[in-house]
Amino acid sequence: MRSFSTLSRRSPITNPFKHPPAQHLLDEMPHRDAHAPRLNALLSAHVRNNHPTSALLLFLHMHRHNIPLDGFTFNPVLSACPTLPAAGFRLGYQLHSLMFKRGCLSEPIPATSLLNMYSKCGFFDDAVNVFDEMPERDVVSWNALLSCYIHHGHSQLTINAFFSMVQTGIEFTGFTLSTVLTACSSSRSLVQGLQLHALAFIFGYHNSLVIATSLIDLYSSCGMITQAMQVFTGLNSPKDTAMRNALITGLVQSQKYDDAFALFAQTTPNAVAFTSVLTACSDLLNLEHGKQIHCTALRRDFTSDTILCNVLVRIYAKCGDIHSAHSTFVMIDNKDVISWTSIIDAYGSQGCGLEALNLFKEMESEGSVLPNAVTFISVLSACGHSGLIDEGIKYFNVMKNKYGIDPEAEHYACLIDMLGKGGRIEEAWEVYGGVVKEGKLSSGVCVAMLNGCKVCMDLRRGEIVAKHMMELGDEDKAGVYVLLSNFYAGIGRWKGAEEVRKVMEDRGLRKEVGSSVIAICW
DNA sequence: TTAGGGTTAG
Repeated sequence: MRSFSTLSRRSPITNPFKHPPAQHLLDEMPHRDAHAPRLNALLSAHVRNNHPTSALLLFLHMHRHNIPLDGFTFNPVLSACPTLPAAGFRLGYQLHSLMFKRGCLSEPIPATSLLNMYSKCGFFDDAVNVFDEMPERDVVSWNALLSCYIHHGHSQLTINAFFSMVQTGIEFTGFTLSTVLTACSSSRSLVQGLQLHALAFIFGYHNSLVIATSLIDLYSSCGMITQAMQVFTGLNSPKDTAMRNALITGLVQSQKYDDAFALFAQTTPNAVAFTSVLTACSDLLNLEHGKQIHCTALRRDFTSDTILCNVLVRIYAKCGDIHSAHSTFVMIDNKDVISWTSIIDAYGSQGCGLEALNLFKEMESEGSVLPNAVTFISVLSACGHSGLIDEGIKYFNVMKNKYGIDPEAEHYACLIDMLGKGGRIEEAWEVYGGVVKEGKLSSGVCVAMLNGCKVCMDLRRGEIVAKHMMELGDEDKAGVYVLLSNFYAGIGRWKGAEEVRKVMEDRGLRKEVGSSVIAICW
């Protein structure tokens, strides 16, 4: 492990005290040991004013000069850690080690700061270990644990931990309720969400803007937009931006687009509101409306917002304007994995597989963003659309071996689809067999394999796949029968196709009628 | 001095 002195020497940080008043204060301090509280206050000021590097260097200076370090010293430095990309995980571990030596871990406040640092830096297990080893926990420690769970996508753990917290006898706060409501919303846990709504009412938190916003999000996520609107209208106090945005998003999710646009028009929208209504344009494939909002976003100077631009890339791509999608993508200053995935998918779905692969290579060489499982679905799908089978197999292996991503059903479906469509039925069947063995079979995998069997006129295998599809118990039973019927028809087994249709009719199954949307602009 | 709500990709 590197020492602090080594860290400071090698660090790319070159200007330790770029804020003259801070340096001046330090220079003017003749007896620094006696002034540790003032230095701690200075540390906090650096963090509050968004100068984490200065905070770290002041901390290193204090450590080097044997100035007493306590909870008040560690808290601001720990909160600065997640914003210090150059520091890396070693800094967090070194701080943890120092806190242990100074006996700070027995106090709930610095221990909670440590938990939070690990959580925000992506070290879930370390964060939970800190909580487990805390000799004393207050309500904020519990709230930090709940936030850690939700931050790492463990909604059910959040809900369970809340009930453990209550059983322990800790009195929850509004912070607790809003965090657990977010977990209920993410996991669509309506029953527990309703219980929390009742608790919020009993304990008088229902008029809190934050709680009401969480409730709007909960009801919207559970498809109960009327209840979400009731929470919104039922609040007596003035609504804030986040709350209005929560309802705009809920209305978009519920496909109440006109209501969403109307509420948007009544507000002074920020980038989040713009993103929500752009999502509506994307759903509606309404390019003209999307362009108008893009222009307004430009005038309001919101186009440095990565999330907003990601939606714009999607709209242009979905509406077939690949050039605008690309020019929007190029203008994104801080491209994230969704920006890259969206533009790869844009080219791939237009049949421009080579361009999609070139973008993937560019993403790799640029190096600031790592591809994830979704990126590889876009890459594999791009290969499939363009018949780049060997490239597809290569990237399937790159995903596993280079990036350590375990293939999910969707990846297998892409692989089987491209092999089947390309007439490589034996290889597709081998992959399919592996998926069955692993217990990862999904309707998507079956559909891909069935289509491959259709292309290769392979009745025997097709019927095995059809049996698997039935056993999966897919909710869209009618869809399964239609696919099976089409399979028989596709290989010229008209009698089989007819029999399947007859079974459908006897069982009263009807395939939901497809629909299309067009936007008419006056 | 520690903790909470609204936005994007398959």
